[in-house]
Amino acid sequence: MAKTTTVKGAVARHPTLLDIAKIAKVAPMTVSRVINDKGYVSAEVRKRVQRAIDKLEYHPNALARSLKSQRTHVVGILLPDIKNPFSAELAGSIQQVLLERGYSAFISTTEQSVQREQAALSAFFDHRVAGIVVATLETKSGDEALERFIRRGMPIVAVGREPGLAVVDRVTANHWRGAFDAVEHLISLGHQRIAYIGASAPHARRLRRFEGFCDALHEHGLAAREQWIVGPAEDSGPGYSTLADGYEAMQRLLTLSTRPTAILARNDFTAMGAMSAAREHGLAIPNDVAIVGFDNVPLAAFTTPPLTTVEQPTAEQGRRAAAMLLERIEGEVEGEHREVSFDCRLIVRASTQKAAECSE
Amino acid sequence: MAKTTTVKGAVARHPTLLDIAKIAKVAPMTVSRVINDKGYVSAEVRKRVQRAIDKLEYHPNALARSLKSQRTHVVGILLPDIKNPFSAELAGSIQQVLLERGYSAFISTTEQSVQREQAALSAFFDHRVAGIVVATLETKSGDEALERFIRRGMPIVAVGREPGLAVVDRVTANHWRGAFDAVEHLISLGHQRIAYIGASAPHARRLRRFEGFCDALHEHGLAAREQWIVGPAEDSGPGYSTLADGYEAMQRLLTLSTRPTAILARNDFTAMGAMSAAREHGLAIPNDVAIVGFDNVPLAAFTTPPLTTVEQPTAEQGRRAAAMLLERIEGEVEGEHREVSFDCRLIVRASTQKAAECSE
DNA sequence: CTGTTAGCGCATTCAG
DNA sequence: CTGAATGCGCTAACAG
Repeated sequence: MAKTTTVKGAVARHPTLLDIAKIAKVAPMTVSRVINDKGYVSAEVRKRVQRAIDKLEYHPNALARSLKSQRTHVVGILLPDIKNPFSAELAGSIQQVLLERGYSAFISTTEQSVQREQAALSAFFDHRVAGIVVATLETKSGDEALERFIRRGMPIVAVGREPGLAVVDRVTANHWRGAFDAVEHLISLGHQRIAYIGASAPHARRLRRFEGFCDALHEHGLAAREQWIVGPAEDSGPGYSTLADGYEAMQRLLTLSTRPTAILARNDFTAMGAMSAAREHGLAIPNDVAIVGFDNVPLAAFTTPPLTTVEQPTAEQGRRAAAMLLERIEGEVEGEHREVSFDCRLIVRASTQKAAECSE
Repeated sequence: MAKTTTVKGAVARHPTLLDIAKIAKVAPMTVSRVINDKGYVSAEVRKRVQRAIDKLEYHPNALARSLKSQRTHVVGILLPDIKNPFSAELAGSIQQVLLERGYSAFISTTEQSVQREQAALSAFFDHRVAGIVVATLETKSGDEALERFIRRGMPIVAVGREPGLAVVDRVTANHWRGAFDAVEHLISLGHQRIAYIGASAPHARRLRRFEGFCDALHEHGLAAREQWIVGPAEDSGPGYSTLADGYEAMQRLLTLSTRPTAILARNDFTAMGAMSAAREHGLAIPNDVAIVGFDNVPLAAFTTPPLTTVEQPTAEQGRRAAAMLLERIEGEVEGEHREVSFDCRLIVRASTQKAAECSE
């Protein structure tokens, strides 16, 4: 058990700069110069070093590098739920930009658990990520943690968040307007009894799209009946709403004596769940009940009938967020924190248009 | 610009063990003991140290720790495409297990690009991840990179991969059997002309589920017509097949003089795309054409008609893979590499059963 | 053009 | 029970 570094022959762990230096018979510093292509190194020596690097399949240790340089090339991405296709697309687009710029991503999801949120942020912190993209809903403890980061000067970009406490760059889409337009669309089709599904009132109030729903109704002299705002059970937390949630919500609506004639769903999956429930009850879409989704997931164009929905530019938000974060990290931008808001767009499909022929 | 560490008052960067030690008037080592709860520290001193830690919001630097200990608590996850719901669920389930055991995840996707694959694996390597879960399809360069890792003793678990070169633990589901059962189901319903959509022949051959399809046909004396195996354009790489792919594939099938009466789709999304195309052409499902998907994504139960599909236990595969990886990492298991195969299960829904009433 | 020195933040020796 | 020394792998700042 010699204490010396492994001699050739042994199945060494990771070779280090020093190993290379020895083989190439140069100083470690010179190897470093070759690797980083910094400073002058004679072609001769460079070649020798390169050969040693190739031979040992040497990869510089990013940990040591970061420890020395006091900066990492790792960005933390905090998402509510990776199974949510919105999150997935966001993550994908963020990563794409990061990768192009030589960064890697630490991805964590909170799954609606405060513990997980804390654990994730802690891990980001411990690993000294260069910056963070947060796309989760605000929570008290989460905001506190983020503020600690901010105090340490860590760049943060929030996606789809309210302008809360944290003084950070923000990227959003105008969900309020999107929902507003969707409701006006329904009203213009003659609907008066419009429901919102996907979030029960307490949680819904935190969603801009829900506000847009309420405001549009109000503007047209309609009321948002408590009965017609239905979401998952109160205690299930502020999660992404799913197919099953939409299905159940619709079922509940169908038991009411006064049923709504149109539905704005929190997202496309909720909408699809609702469509499924409606159909089971023998209702025709859009003739008996019109349904509007939110997000325009790829699938929305392929449902039966195709789903009217509010499109938000997900990938664009991700790309923009990543770009803004990198600007901060690399010090290209300083000072006042910026806000970027993208427009949503109503995409009208057959789930709301009263078709000429009696479909379904 | 004093060279000394920042005095109190300044908005310091990250405090270190030494900062804590100074404030608590102890040696750095003692602080380390408190943090790791290792060795004896008097309650008195412990309290003093803890106060300093809280005051400075000290978080140990994971980089320095790893450099010293020569091990990280980070696992690399390599996925084909995060937008693919199978990948997303896999990632989610893997992360869940990792988190419970105090590990974090470096997630990267290859997006069918060899460059991205290399970059991702390189990043894993550079950051000295403790282990890797790979769920991508085999590629030459990818396998080479993985072999380098293996030579360095890095634990790797492959999910859904062929028993290729790499000597690693493997977790799979029996796609062959799943597809086989699906085809037999169709045959038992009287179908003779069965198509496969979602991968063109060259790529399809790498998919076990495609083999199951062929073998089942063969076993029943049916032929796999070249015309009836249709996927995205040849040059689009071995990607996850999408809604649009399924839609186009179905359209192509519908132009044939002899149309298939049943379809096995590569996955549920391909199947949904196909359903959409069939419906546009005025075909009824399942009466004019029966469709079977693969994966049993949540949505499959909510399509019109609900989709018959082959379920694979995605989350279980992820959890198992994570558990196996951690066993290797923590040295609980050594030696021979293991294989775990989960069963797939055919879930029969209305997209194949000839319904009694004339639905649609 | 190349080598030497020193230290990033932490934890494993080994002494008190 | 606590402290001092040492080095993980790398690179900035200086020599030569």
